[in-house]
Amino acid sequence: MDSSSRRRATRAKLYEAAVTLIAEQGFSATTVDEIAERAGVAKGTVYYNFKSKTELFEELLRFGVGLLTASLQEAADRTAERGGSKVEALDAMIRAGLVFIDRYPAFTQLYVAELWRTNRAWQSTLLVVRQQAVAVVETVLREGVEAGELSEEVDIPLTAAALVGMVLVAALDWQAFQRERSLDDVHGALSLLLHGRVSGRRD
Amino acid sequence: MDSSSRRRATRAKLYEAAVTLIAEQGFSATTVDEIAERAGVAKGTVYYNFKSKTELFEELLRFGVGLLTASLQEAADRTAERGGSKVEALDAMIRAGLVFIDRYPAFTQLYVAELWRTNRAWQSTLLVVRQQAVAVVETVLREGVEAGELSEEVDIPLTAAALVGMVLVAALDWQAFQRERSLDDVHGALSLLLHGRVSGRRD
DNA sequence: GTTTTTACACTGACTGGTCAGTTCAAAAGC
DNA sequence: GCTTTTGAACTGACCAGTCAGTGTAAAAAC
Repeated sequence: MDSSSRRRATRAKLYEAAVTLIAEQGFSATTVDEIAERAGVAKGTVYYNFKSKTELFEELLRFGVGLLTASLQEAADRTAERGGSKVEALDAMIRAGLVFIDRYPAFTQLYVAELWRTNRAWQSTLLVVRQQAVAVVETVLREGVEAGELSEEVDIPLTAAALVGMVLVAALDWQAFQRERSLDDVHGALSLLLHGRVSGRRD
Repeated sequence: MDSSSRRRATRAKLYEAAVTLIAEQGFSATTVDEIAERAGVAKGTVYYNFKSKTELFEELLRFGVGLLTASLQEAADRTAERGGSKVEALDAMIRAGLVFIDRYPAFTQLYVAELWRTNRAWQSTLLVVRQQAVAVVETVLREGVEAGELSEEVDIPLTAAALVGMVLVAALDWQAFQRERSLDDVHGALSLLLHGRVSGRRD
């Protein structure tokens, strides 16, 4: 019990150190010595806890996307419980995405930087992990179409990808180049797009 | 005359080789030997033509974003000439973006992977280059709002970022995970979002 | 019109440094 | 007393950048 929680704490410190460094510099440019130093542990400890640098990274990916998926799912569920519409659920998920990125910007950076690479060791891990996240959005879209709340023209897989991308990129851009804006500003801009109130003059 | 065109050809071969390899593996994981080998030149030639690996990469970035910006601008201009609306111009730019990504998927991968990193040598190059591309979109949005064609609620910098992100991510996702779809499918899905015909039931 | 020079593009073996991963005896934690 | 961590030394592969030298085409010299 106790020794395992000690391990968990060490691993958490290593995740924390690795995520920041890899987000800034990329996987290959980040050395194991750096990770160990920032985590405040000995290099040997890294290899006692993980088979390799690559394995550490893969587990970090799984860990992070787990958090994101849970947070998106929770936003959707809370909306459903309240009896909210599917568009409201999507809106709530956009906000949950923004909150996540605001809290873990480094993880998001790293995820985006690696996702579309081909021929890398952790490619298959990423595929699984991406599918998990996108599936949550696709489900809500599908329910919306079935309920007649969304247009039947909606192409579910492509729209899900576009929505996720919109949030990801808008949020990263906000963090990197438009720091002065508030989360509400960003949410507002995305909400307007989602509700189709950018073009035309209605309501 | 002759020798300078020889140089240009060599540099083009190096860009071509570098863009693919760096898109697949990332900057640090790609070796200069690999780039030289794939370009079919000796390693020394790389250093004859570029000061360093980093400089080769920065010039590649400038070169690629130049192409993209020109292509977006041209789409906007052609729509204006035809007397099309600003929303039509945005739609045409979405398509131009998709065509670009379809033709140069590796460049897009690499751009997205590097854009939001901090503390890298080419950070300032990226900033300039990003600003060029986003500015084209912002201009059209601004004109649309001024013409009363777009809602005044539209937050121009954030919406521009969101639109660019939407196209970038949807296109990369298409290339990486939904290869069977056509460019028209992707354009259709994004167009629906732009025109706000996802939610609600109108026209 | 043949030889020599010049300028430029390119070559590839080599160097000096870096880094993932190993090893292990000793200490710390529980 | 078992598990976990430490720390420092070590290995061997790998890699950015260098440099003395080669190829060549066109200009200069004769």
